[in-house]
Formats: sequence, C-alpha cells, structure tokens
Amino acid sequence: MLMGEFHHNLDDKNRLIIPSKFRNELGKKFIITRGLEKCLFVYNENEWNNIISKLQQIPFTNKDARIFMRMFLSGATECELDNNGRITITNPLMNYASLNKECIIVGVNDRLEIWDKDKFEEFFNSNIENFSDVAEGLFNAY
Amino acid sequence: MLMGEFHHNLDDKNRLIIPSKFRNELGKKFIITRGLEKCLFVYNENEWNNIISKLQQIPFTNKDARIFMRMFLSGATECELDNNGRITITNPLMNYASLNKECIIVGVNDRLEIWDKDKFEEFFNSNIENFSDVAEGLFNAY
DNA sequence: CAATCAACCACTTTGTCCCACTGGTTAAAA
DNA sequence: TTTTAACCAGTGGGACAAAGTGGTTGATTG
Repeated sequence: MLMGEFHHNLDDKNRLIIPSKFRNELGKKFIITRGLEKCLFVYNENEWNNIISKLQQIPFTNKDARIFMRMFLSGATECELDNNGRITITNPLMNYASLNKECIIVGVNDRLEIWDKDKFEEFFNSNIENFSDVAEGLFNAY
Repeated sequence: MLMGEFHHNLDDKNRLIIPSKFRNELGKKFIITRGLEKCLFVYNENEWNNIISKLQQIPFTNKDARIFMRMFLSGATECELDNNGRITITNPLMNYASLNKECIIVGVNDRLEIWDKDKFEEFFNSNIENFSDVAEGLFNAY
C-alpha cells in the first residue's frame, strides 16, 4: 500500500529522488506516464500490466478509449533507479505536469503521483471542503 | 474503547507522546492521517484496514473517489512508538492540523484525535452551546 | 570533435535510535 | 507520620546510520 507525501527538488539534470519508503514496492524497473489532473502516475510492473490488459479489452472503435490510450501510452517511459534512488524525468513529462523544481511525490494506494508543488497545493486547497463532505458519507457507513 | 483528553507538547524534533493508556489498544504499528475539522486521526491496524478495503472497491476512473483517495492517502503515515512511547509527526500533517507545540490528544471510541490546543479550545467553545441541540436528534436517527 | 547523458563518487543533511535525566506518585520502612 | 526508596511517565539531547544532494568523470551519439 503506497501512501504518504514527500517533498523533493528536481536537480538541473531533471533527476528526482524516489523516497526510500516507496522503492521496495516499485521494484527495480517501473513505469512513469501522464496521469489525470495533470500529474504523473508511477506504477510498478505488475500494476502496469493489470491496467494495460484492462485497456486492451476495450475496442479501438471507442473514441474515448482511443484518446485515453494515446495520452496514457505515448507518455509512458520505463525507468530505473540510479545508485542514489533517483530517476530522470523526460521533457514531455516535465512539460505535461509543469514541473520545474519543487515537486511533491504522493503515494495513492497502487501508484505514486508526482506533482509540481504549486499545482498540488492549488489542487489540495480547492478540494479540501469536498474532502470533508465525501468523508462524512464514508465514515458514516460504519 | 478509547477515551479521555490529554495534553502534551511536541518537542523540537516533532515528537509527541502517545498517552500510556492508549498504547495497548493501538498496538505496535498504527496509522496517522488527516482527519475532519482539521485535526489528525489515529487508527490501529484493524480499523485502518477496514477503511482501506472499502476505499479500494471504488474504481480510479471515478473523479470524486480519485480526489478523495489522493487527499486521504497522501496524509497517511504508518508509525511506531519509540522506546519512550512517542511518535514523530511528519511536516504535511503538522501543517494540516496547524500543530506547533501544545497538542491535545483525545480518545474517540475507535480512534485518537490529535488537535492543536488553540484549535481544540476554539472548537470546544463554539460547540458547547450546541451540545444539547446536537444530542437531541442523534439517537432518533438510528 | 563536441555535446549530451548516464554512472559513479563524495559530501552534507536528516532522521532514528538510544541513553540519561526529571518529576511525580506509590509503597515501604523507621 | 514522616522520610526514603523505587518505579513509571514524560522530556531532552547526542551519536550514528541512512537518505538526499551535487559535482565530476567517462562513455556514447550525432
């Protein structure tokens, strides 16, 4: 179960630390790609294969699916940690997520998400009331 | 059954005592995360797993669920007591709950709540009038 | 041949663990 | 009844290991 929030900086070679808590669950090789809400998604090989096999069941005549797959797969990059636990982020992904220096890496169940710091805070603040509402319903279920 | 109110200070390493009365029920490892009304929730492993297993049934293509998961899990931290019965609070959680030094730890049935002292008193004072009103309808609903 | 990229290396910082101290409460003994 | 000893909860700080940062070198490619 991936969870938690970590703050790290991209260096001038576009390298980003993957927090050590996440490294075991990600494994040696993993996949990074465009995610929803303009952040990046990071999956380990198993999770990635699960998603792909689900996507493959959708006929390519479905326009939404076609668009989604194009976005999702064209950005996908296989990456590997260097000796210090870092990955290098490619330019297309940097642009997509508006990364420049300060990043936030969050664990969300089966994936990591990589956010530009400002974007994340903006997202967070604009959803914080929503959080209470949804939570209310959820916690009442007990 | 967790209950009671305890006052403790964060030290300059962001460590906070978990009152000894609570330690048995929490166990060795437990989870701390963002709660409602800007305090922190602390769950033992069982309670946490219950919540998570419900969340995992919601598909990630559902936007509200995606947002909620992100908010909920990004704050979650697994923690363990040190030899002196303390935990370390991470920065994102400190910020969320506006903790600085004086904290209040309250037991609320199946969880602990960690409050900034001022926030708690503010909450307490602004709801003390409502206490009877809220009570009024409460039992009828179930 | 130049420029870019990836691997390597070394330094710095952070976090974790451990130990020692304080104060208060309880129990025991004079 | 008073004093002393022992214990437990809580507090603070220091040491060491791990994590994070930045730079340099060597290889590879255009």
